[in-house]
Amino acid sequence: MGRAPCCDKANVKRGPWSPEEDATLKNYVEVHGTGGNWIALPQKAGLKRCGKSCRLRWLNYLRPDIKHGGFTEEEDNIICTLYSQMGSRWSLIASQLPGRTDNDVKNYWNTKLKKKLLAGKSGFNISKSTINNGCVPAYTNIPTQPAASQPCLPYAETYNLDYSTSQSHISTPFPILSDVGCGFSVISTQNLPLDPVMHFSRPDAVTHLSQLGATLENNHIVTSSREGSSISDSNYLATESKSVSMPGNGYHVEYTGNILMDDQFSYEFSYEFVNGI
DNA sequence: AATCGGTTCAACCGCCCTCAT
DNA sequence: GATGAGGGCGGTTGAACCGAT
Repeated sequence: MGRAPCCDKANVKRGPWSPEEDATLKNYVEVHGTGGNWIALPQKAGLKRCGKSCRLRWLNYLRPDIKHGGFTEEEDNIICTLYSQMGSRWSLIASQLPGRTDNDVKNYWNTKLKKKLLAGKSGFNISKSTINNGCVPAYTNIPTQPAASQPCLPYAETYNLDYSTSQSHISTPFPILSDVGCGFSVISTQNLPLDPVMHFSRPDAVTHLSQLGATLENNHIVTSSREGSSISDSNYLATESKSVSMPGNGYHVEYTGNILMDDQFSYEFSYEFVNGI
């Protein structure tokens, strides 16, 4: 046997909370706490609400440390940085923003921030101040979508990213993956940091260069098969392409690494990887 | 003043993982 | 080990709001 049913769904009130209900819940939690059991709380507090509804109301609205009102530019930067790293993990993103809830962040992203970023990308220019905040890299040369006549080919958009101002860690450079749609490549034009931990939209899949068969030598990302690679151009130390199967994740990474003499590197990932298929 | 379309955001839904039974 | 509720989370909905006409 499991536990008892959480609530009688036929006899609970739904919809917007009244000021009286808010006051009842707030007073009860401030005096008694949640007791670690939201399902039992409404009956104890004298509310005709489902425990889950009480929990949501408390966490998203009634908590004393909730910050109401507009988001600051700094918060914008944090949100877009973290979204670029891990996608729609709203609770994790919200945990980095004191006083903000996952619901707040999610709503803000969906209604304002996404449009703001898309508007910025469409112009191919990000303001200097934004770049200096280390959040959104400077996107240039964004190509158009591939021709309809070649839909079966993996497609890589190219973003030239400028880390020359404030990037001290490589954890922020990636574009908003849900907006990219299918594949991307990244080209860095400065010395790479010593801690090449890379974050993608699926951080559970690839979090370190070693998982792509790459290591760091003298501030250069070097692939494990460097010695066997061909030198295709005087600027290139090595060029290679390889496929990596990610155990347990059921998808496949197409990876191309270029190690350049002037501290540039690039990766290309297939549509399947970027979209987590 | 009325209407309409777009936007916002609180609340709900449904899924997944954990854990008590 | 199996079952099923509790808790947490991301996605979606819809009422309220707002501005344009």
